[in-house]
Amino acid sequence: MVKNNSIPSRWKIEMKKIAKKTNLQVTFSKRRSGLFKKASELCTLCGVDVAIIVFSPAGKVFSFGHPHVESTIDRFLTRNPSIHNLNAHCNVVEAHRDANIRELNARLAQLVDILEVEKRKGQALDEVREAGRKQWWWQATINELGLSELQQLRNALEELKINVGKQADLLQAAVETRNCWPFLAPNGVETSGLGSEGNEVNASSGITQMYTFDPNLYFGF
Amino acid sequence: MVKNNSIPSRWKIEMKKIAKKTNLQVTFSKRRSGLFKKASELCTLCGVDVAIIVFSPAGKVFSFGHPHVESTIDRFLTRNPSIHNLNAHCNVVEAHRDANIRELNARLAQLVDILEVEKRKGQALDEVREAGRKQWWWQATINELGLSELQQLRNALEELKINVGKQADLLQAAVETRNCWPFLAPNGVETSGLGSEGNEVNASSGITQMYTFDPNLYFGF
DNA sequence: AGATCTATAGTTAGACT
DNA sequence: TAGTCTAACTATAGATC
Repeated sequence: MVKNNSIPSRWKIEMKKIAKKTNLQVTFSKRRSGLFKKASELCTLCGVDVAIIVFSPAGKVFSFGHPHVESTIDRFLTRNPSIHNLNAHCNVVEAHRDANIRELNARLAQLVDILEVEKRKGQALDEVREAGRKQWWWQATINELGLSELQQLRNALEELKINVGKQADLLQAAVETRNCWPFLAPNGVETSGLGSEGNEVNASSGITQMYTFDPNLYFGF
Repeated sequence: MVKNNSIPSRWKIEMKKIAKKTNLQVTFSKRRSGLFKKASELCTLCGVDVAIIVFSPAGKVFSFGHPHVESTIDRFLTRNPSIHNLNAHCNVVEAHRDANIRELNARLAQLVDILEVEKRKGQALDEVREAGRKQWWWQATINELGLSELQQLRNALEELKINVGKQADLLQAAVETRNCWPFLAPNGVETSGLGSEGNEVNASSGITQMYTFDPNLYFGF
């Protein structure tokens, strides 16, 4: 891909008030959320109380607080960390609620993190599924592969063929052994078919899914 | 340069409270100044008013404000006039807190929903990956399979063996064709190696991942 | 108005000083 | 306690949809 080298610092912006209204609005929104995220991380990592108040260019107020904005401001204004009047007036119930908020905030942060991981997994899986759906899609990509990649792919499939043969033989042996005592598990406990007969399985389609893999996933192309 | 791959993310830290006191103190100090810097940039770029209050782990207070902490807090409190009245104070705080809780709960519910979907995708992928990691795990499960399942598995693998052989032959043909014009793609455009030489690929391990699949995924056991 | 993408700029954990 | 360094991670401007 060719970059426009005539503009070396396209992404660097001057540290002065943004002139263009729309850009300012977008930047404000992005940076405000970035600021709140940083604050939330500071709370989580260091277990401290934080309050942030931001007025938008339009005068709208945004705030962030842990455990909440008011109590932190109050603590700041009274300069009395240990006895702040909030707890003096509102008692056990309030404490419970504070705990709830802390818990919710923590859970939320945790969830966001997990979600990120899961989403990445999900994307990869989507690729696998896509590969399975378009059965022969990857075949079409062969023409786009370089020689060395093709050779690697061929070698890999050859090896797969051999190994799969071994596995099939092993299974053959297992099946034959089992044939003598069809309903007796190795541990000697009698077992039934467990309703597996009703479970229709199309083996071919299952297998098809297996080898119509996406080369990108398995060969790092 | 050789990196220590056994520690893939030396610089990544878990998003939870830092256990080691000294590390926590250093991180708090660094991140606090980072937070204030971000806030100052937001003020400069967008010309907005901001106030930040942070209590250190030791209870010491740090603050940032533009134009001043007090004035911004005052502007915030003025929007909630009754906050200076102690009796009303709790009500306002409670109202805010209730709103916060509602918002958090809503966000949480939403996240849980999304997470469920993503997790389902992720789990399936995990199983595939797990199957790849524990190379022969599924072999151990053979002993626990019923006769009919074993037969289905055997048939499936036999079919796979045949089909893979066909694929390998197809690839052989493709490679041979390419051998005549190693650097000429079918569309007639000349192509280079595109740096694929530097891309070390262990084909066997990739393939191993393919056929050490989890029977549960492909045969519905 | 908001989401996504890409490439660059900026932040930071841990090791040292 | 605070500054420096480096490699890695994160934020984000601008474009696009």
